[in-house]
Amino acid sequence: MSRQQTPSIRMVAERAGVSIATVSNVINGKASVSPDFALRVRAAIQELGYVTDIAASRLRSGKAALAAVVVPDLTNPMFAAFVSTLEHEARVGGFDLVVVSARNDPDEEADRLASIRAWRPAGLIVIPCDGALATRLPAGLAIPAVVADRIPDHGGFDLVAVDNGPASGAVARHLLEAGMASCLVVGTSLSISNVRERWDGFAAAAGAIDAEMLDVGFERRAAENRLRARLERGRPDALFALDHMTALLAYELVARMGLSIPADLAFASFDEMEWMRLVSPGITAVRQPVEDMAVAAWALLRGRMEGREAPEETRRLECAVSIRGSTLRVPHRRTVRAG
Amino acid sequence: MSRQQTPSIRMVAERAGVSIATVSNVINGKASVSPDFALRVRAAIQELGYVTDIAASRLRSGKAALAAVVVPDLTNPMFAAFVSTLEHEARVGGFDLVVVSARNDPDEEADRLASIRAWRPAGLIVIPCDGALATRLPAGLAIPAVVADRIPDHGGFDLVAVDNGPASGAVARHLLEAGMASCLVVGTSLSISNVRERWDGFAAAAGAIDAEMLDVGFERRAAENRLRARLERGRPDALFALDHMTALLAYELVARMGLSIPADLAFASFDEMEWMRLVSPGITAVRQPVEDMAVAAWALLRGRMEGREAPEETRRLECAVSIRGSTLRVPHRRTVRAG
DNA sequence: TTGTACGCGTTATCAC
DNA sequence: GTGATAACGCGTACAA
Repeated sequence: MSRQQTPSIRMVAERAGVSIATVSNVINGKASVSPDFALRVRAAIQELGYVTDIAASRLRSGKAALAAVVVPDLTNPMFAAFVSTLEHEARVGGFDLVVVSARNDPDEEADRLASIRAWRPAGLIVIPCDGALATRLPAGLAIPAVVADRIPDHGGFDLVAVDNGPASGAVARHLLEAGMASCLVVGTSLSISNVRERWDGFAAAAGAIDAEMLDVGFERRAAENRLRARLERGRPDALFALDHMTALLAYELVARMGLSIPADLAFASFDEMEWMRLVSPGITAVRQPVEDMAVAAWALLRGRMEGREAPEETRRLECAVSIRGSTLRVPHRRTVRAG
Repeated sequence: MSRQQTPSIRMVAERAGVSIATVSNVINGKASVSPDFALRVRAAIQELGYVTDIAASRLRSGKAALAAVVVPDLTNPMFAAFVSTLEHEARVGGFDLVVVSARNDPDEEADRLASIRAWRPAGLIVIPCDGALATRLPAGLAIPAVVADRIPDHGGFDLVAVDNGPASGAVARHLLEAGMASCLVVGTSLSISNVRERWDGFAAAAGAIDAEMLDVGFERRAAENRLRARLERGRPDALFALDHMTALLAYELVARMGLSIPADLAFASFDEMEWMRLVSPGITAVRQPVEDMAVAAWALLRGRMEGREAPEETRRLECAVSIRGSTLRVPHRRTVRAG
């Protein structure tokens, strides 16, 4: 194990027998360099395995080619997909991406947002933990920021989110068609913009359905108790879970209570997960265009980083509803567009 | 939106009426600074929202509180959990973590490994795409590296992985006890160390079970066709999927072929996913200690970064098998330790 | 094509 | 003991 140090531009210059300025020119294709010199420089770079130090480069040039993304939780498949796509988009555009997870903790989010600034990224994409993002964003943030998925209480950002209301409305109409007379809608908290929009959209389209909202909070055990108590008090025709946690929780609880889907209770979820097409019957769920959301977020950020000065923009992406056996009396499959 | 620039240490110094050296000393707690000056500096930092530029800091001090992690695919829940834990460990230790996904593409992995060097991290943690990692690692990598989960063909790294063989053996013994006479073992490719070890461990403990290995490759459609062809040729008592992709694939295929679990075919998976306890019957699966793996990987890397010179170390973590209805004639639950 | 000042923060050296 | 001055790490950019 040779304890060699990482090569610097000086070592490359020395080895190629040229000045460091020439090496820099070859790397960045700036000034015209004679083919002979260019070849020698490239050879030296190869032999030494030289890679430009991004930090030093940025320090002098002032240009960053770096963006950062903060998500509430990397272990949530939706956010993971978001980050994965975003990373790809960024790299295609020649950018590096710093990925950070807040682990569902607003305090940790605040900490991360602060420490990210130490990297001097050129732009920032955030999926906030909750609506109070503005409280946690460093005061005089001098870089462009795009907020995705969840709408913060206070504006001033470009936004990308899915079309929560109409998608929820489509679910309501489907349940209506399927002959459901009552539906219990379950979400963690109406303080989350997504949950609020989804409930509003559902209620607006519910028509003859007797719709009831139950927010169970973020603490798993308490949430389960609340939901169980509600279901023991009287069973609705259908249950509609508005987010990741409540969907998992409700599905498990329903099974443990010995209720059969859809015979005893129809079941739908806003957050579509992989297993929902694997279980039997499959679970009706809203399919969110996560990849599109990442692409749109990157496009918006990129525009800002290139100096676009237009007023803040909000982009809403259309969802589709995957209808499966969990909400059908006679099991069969089809798909409808939302909105 | 004021287009203010990010504050530098100079602005802080000016505002506090001291030299930049004093500001630096206050921040890093180096030389003794009078309480009065320290207070003024801290106030200025607050007011300006100053955050030290990590890059510039590292450039001068030569010390980088930065590590990087490369995983094959962030959308795989196991890798996402690995990264999430790792990030937490790193931050607790005062380190930043650069997270990078290779999106299951060895070329992309090579690209990422190269570009990561531009950040001059102090350490590297890799879950490689395949065994040929060494081919893709920059030649004279001057920083400590830890490889996790998958064992590369060529050594020279600290390693952390789960105890694949014994865990697979435990599954074999369980199937034996459950009265299975034959088992089809399905994996993507024996070129992956995990798959190899798991198959070997299974075969070694299979005893009276007629065990057969089928590697179906990484291309989804072709894999499905191969597995279907094999199952149509004759049905084993049990099917054991050795990795994430084949578990999903096999479970779906079995359902589409109209086979019922466990009546027609018992089903087990090495990769335990969330939905495996949600479906009915639950799926018997090996539970891998992902979080422990991340913690161990960080501990090893940290040691190296602090200068530990001991020979390369391999750490194997014990798994547990969650036994569920998918492998039982009479459904009931229990858990056994592997190894 | 090259010399060199420069960007930022650290640290060794120096003055009070 | 306290604080300032200035050299320095790396790569870039402009003048020479």
